[in-house]
Amino acid sequence: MDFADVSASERPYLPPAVAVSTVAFALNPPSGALVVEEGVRHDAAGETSATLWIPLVRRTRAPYLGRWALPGGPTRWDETLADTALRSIRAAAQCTPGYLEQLYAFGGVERSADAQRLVTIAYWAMLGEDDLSTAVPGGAEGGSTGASTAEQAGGRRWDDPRVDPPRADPPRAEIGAAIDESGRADANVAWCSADALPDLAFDHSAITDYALARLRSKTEYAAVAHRFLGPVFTIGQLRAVHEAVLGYAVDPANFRRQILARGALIDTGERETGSPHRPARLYRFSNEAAPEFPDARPQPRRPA
Amino acid sequence: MDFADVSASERPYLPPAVAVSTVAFALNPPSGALVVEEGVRHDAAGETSATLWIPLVRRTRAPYLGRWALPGGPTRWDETLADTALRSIRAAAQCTPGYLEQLYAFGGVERSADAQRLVTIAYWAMLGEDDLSTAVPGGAEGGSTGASTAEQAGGRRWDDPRVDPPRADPPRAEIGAAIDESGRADANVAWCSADALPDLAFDHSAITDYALARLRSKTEYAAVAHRFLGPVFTIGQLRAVHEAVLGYAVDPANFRRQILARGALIDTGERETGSPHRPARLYRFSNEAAPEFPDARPQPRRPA
DNA sequence: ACAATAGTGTCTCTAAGACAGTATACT
DNA sequence: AGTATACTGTCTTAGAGACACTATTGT
Repeated sequence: MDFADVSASERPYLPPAVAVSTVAFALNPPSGALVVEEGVRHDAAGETSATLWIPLVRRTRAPYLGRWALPGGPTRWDETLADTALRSIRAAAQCTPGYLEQLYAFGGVERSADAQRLVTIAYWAMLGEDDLSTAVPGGAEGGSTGASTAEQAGGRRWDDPRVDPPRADPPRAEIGAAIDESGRADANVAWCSADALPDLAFDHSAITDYALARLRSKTEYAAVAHRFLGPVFTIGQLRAVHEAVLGYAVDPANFRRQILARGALIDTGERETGSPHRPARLYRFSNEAAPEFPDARPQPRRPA
Repeated sequence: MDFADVSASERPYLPPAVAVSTVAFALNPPSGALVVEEGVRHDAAGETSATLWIPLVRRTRAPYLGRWALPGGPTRWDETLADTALRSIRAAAQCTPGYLEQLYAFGGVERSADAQRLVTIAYWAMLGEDDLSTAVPGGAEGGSTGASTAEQAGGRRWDDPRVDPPRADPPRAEIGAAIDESGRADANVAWCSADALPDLAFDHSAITDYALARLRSKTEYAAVAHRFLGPVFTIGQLRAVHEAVLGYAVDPANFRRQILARGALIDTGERETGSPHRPARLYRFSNEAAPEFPDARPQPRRPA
């Protein structure tokens, strides 16, 4: 079932195609990755500035040929929407995100100009430092470009209400942004600071803005920031993540109290070592009581 | 382009179809409407209990033949997703909602069993008392079943980032829940209390739960409740809406202060008349400063 | 007069923010 | 000793909730 032989003038009358686009956030680009900043391209060096990074994919066909776009592509017949999002992230960033959430469905009739009507379901994701191969958090060492698409989705829960195991071999569709599955550091994949994105293809700039707003919003009222970190972390590290995401300084004392008052952090009893100051307690995150729906908000105080 | 002649065994391999389902909330069912409560069916009478009501459509084909389902159906080639939601609401409730917002995209692979893969974008909507024909707010008068699909979408903004004017006559697709466009009180349309819904077709019960959670959530942190009312209302009426939606009593004094502190209510200078007590001020709602994205939340106080 | 709701005043309590002060590691 | 961060204490302030009290209509 391929629409390639349908004449261009009939394409707008076809049933809409379904594609997924993903905004994947990381605290740092993986070491050795191609970095693009507002059109100027250079290799990753220095710059441990506290911004967020997003992997982009270069368009290899019209429309928007050569422009940067969000990773994504059409859903396969045997994939959930979340699975498609995961696959596109793995293809672009060579890792599996620690968090994935649906963002919005874009279905305007004019989104892809003359091409077939396209409905895009946007997702956003968080890539932990652990997930990104073996990147050194603060450094610029041109390390190994993490091999073997690590299948590390152990026991994680995606937001899609029902998730099915994949079935047999599917046929490939040909619509929308292509997903590169070759692995390996790809010249068509670049990492870009969320603060200085170039103009993206389609409406992907708007999607990215929306995703950034959602990430900031959830960082303020929900407990998601820890997913940028490993399984064990200090409150200071967590605070640094909040500051990077929110873009402003947070009082250490008040942050500590508020984050502990939520009751989601579990003291491991161990301490950080090797720091040039008083060692901090190490905490784990308690995954109990996940919200029923991905964008549910905490219950406000309600009068009796 | 019709998939009807594709054999059933090939259907799961087709590209997914795109449909829309809508959860439309109203404070009261329209007078004269068919009311269904947990399978027991009877005409609307008395019962001005403070619950929310939702229009449902009976399935007229397999799967789930005969079960109640959310209004909806496939998107036409020339419609935005929001337009499809509007059309399905107009067909089921014979009115245009005062608010419409995208809820979630459901795309699990097994949602429609053996049928073609179906991606459903769910919307939720608020139907104002004004919108529902000429229903009497508190009463059970079997009044006129409001005629003529009133086109009253004057100057309202929908959430879809880009909205286009519809084009020419589209062909009809044949997948998913049928939309009845005959108008008139339909035996296949029933109103049901959100508290006592029967088991719905597909995953529509879960969608409804999600929509209800979102409505309650937005009622608490955003200013949406006024859309259940007319253009002018008293704070007491607005409080009654909050109580109906949230399901618990709200202190009148504190509610007044909080709602006024938001700065979105404009005193018209006029007063309510005919009430057996001190007349209340009448307010309008200020539509300025609509959020950039439909589910944006108010900015919390941020330290300098 | 009475009932009923509109609207105001004010007390309490919680939580956020600001910031001073103490604790404990490494150099 | 000096520095840097961890952690604790506490003052101030804003806002939520509870609730008493006054205002103004119709019956």
